[in-house]
Amino acid sequence: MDKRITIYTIAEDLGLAPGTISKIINNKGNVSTETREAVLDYIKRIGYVPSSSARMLKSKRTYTIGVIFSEDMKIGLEQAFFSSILQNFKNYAENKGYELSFIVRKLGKNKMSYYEWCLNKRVDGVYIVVGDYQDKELLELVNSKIPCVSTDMIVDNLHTVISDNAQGIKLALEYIKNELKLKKVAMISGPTRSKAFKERIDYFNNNYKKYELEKTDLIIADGFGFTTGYNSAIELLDKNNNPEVIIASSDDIALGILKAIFDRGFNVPDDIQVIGFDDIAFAKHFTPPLTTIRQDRKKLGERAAKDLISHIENDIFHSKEIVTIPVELIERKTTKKK
Amino acid sequence: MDKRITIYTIAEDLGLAPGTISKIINNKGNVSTETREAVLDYIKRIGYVPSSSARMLKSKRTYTIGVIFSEDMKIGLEQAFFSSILQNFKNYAENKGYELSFIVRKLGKNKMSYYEWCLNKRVDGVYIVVGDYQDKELLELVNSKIPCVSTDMIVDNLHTVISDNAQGIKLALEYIKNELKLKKVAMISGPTRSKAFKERIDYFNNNYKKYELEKTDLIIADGFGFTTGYNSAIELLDKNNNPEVIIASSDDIALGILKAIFDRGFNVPDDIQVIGFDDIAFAKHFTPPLTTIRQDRKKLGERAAKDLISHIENDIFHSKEIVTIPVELIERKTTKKK
DNA sequence: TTGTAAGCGTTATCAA
DNA sequence: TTGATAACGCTTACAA
Repeated sequence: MDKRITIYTIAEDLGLAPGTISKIINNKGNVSTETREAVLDYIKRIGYVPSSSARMLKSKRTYTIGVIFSEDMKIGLEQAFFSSILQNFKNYAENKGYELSFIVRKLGKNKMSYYEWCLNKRVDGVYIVVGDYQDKELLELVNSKIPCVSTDMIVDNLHTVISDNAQGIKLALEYIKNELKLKKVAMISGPTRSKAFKERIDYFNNNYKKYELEKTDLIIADGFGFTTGYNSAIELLDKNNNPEVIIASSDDIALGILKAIFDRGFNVPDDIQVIGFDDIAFAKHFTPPLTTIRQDRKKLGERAAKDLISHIENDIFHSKEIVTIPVELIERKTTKKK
Repeated sequence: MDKRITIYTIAEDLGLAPGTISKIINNKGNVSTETREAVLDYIKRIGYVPSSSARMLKSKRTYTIGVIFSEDMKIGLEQAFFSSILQNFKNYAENKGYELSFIVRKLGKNKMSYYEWCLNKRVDGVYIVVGDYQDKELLELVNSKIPCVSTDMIVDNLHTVISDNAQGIKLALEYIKNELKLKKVAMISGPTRSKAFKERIDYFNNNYKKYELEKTDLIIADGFGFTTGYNSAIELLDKNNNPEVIIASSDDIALGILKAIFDRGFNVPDDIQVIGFDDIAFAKHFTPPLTTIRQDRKKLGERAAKDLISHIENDIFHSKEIVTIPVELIERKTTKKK
C-alpha cells in the first residue's frame, strides 16, 4: 500500500519501457496514440503523480515560483491589499501546477542575495509583489536570465502588471470637479519608491489644473498604513490650508485620515471629503464607508501569473511590457455630490 | 560562473570524498573535527547550498510542511487574524529550513484527498491553520502517520496549540462584573464547528451565573466576519432584551456589531458596551477603538511550528497534547469603567 | 515507435 | 576516520 508508484512500476504493469512512459507524461517524442491513451488511462486510474524531486533534479525545472514580498517595506501577509493579489496569483499558478516559495535573503545559515537564492533554489521564475525599484539586488535579479514579473515595480527590462493609476487619479479628479463640484484638493501619499504611489502623485501634480482645481497640500509620507495616514492628516489639518477634499493614495492611509479628521472635530463628508485608493475589504465597513478607487486585485494577480508562466514555458525572450489593468471609482459616504 | 557547486566539486577541491562532505553537512557519522571544520569553512566561503531536490529524492525528507487553510470555511490569506498566525509559523519554520506549501485538493488535473496529496508531495508534516473537526478527510490525515499540528481544531490524536479561550471569556466576565459593574450580557459568536468559538460559547454559558450576570441573548451565527456581526447585532437589537454589554467571539464580528449599534442610533459605550476577541490590527483603529481579548498570534504560530518540527525530527510518536497560550484583556473605548 | 542507459546531486552502506 | 558505490525516480539521447 505504501509502495510508491513510479514510471518503472507503470512500465512493468503495462509491458512498456520507462522512457516511453516519461515521454507520454511530458507530451514529447513519438508515441502511438494507442499506447499513449492506454498509459494516460492507467495513470489516471491508479492516481500516479510524478515525483517532483526526481523531475527537478533531472530536468532543472522546479515548477516553483519565487515570491518577493519586500521585507524592508514592512509589508507582510497581513497587508490585506497585497496578500489578496498574491492569493489570486497563487490560485492561478497552482492551477497550472506551480508552487510558490517565498524568497528570503538567507537559506539555512547563509545570507545571500535574491539572485543567489534563486539560483540555488532553481526557481523557474520570480514574482515581485512589491519592490523598491532602487534596490540593487532586485535589479540584479531582474536583469538576470530568470523570468520575473511584478505587480508594482516598474523598471527597464521588467514585465509588470499594474493598475491604471493615472486613470484612477483621473477618475477622482473628474469626480471632484463634475460631481462633487469642489475646488481645493489635497493629496496624502505613501513613498515614491513604490511606483504605484509615484504614478498617482505624478498624475495628480500634472493634471489638477486641467480640472480647474487648486492644490492646497501634497504630503508624501514614508509609510503605507493607517498610522501614516493619521499622522499626515494631523499635520495637514494643522497647516490650515483648508482643502475641501483629500485624495489618499491607499485605503489604509485614507482610513487613518478619516480618524484624524474626527479627532480634530471635523465631519466627513460635510467639512472635508475623502477619496481612497484600492478598495480593501474594510473600506466599505468603515464609518462612514469610504469612497475609493477600486483596483482589480483578481485580474492583477491572475494576469501576472499568466504572463510569468508563459515567459517560463515559452522561454523565448518574451516581450516585456507594462500591462495596465483598469480601475473603477466606488462611490460611498466619504464624499457627497452637490 | 554558472557552474553548479556540488559535494563533488567540494570534495575535489578539498581532496576528500563526496560521502565525507555529506556526512559533515548532515552532522552524521564520524569525521575528525579537523576536516569537519575545514569543510564547513570552505562551504561557508563559497556559499554552497545543498540541492534540495537531490536531497529529497534520496532521503525521503522534503523539508516541506503542508498547510491546510480550510477552503470551505471561506478563510483566505485575507483574513488578518489567521494569516498573521501563519506568518509567524512561517518565519519560525523557515528559520529551521522548512518551506510551506499550501495543500489543495488537487494536483495537476487530479482531484485528490488531503492525505493522498501529502503522500504524493511527501510533505514532512502538516499544519492545519483552521479546520472543520467533522471533515472526514481531515480526520483521515490526522490519524495517518504524517505529523500534524493545528492552531484551532481539537480532535483526538491531534496536537494543537490554541489560545486559552476559557481564560479569555473569564477575563471578560470578571471585567464586566468588577470594572464595568454591569449585569445584562449578550454574546454573538461564529459557528461551533470552529473549536475556538465553541470553547468561548461554552465557557460563557457555564459561567455567567458565577459572576451574577444575566444572559439576555446568545446568537450563534454561521459566519466569521463583519457582515455576520452586523446582521446578528441587528437581529439582537430588534429583540429588545436590552443587554448592557455584548461579547463578540471575534473582532471582525465585534466591528460589525459596532456598526449595527450606530446604525440603530445607539451610542457605544454609553448605551451598549462591546468586547471583542482577537485584537486584530484594525481593532485599535476603529472608532471607537475596540476593547478586546488579545490572542498572542506570535506565540501561537511559533509554538505550533516548533512542536510540529520536533514531531518531525524526533519521530518518536510524540505526546500529542493541547497546549494553551494565555490571552490578555486590552481595554479601549468600547467599554467604560464605572 | 519503442527500449536502453547515462546521468542529475544527494544519502547510506560497506569496505578500506 | 575516510573512500567507493549503489540507490532514489526521472529525462533524454541514442540505439534497436
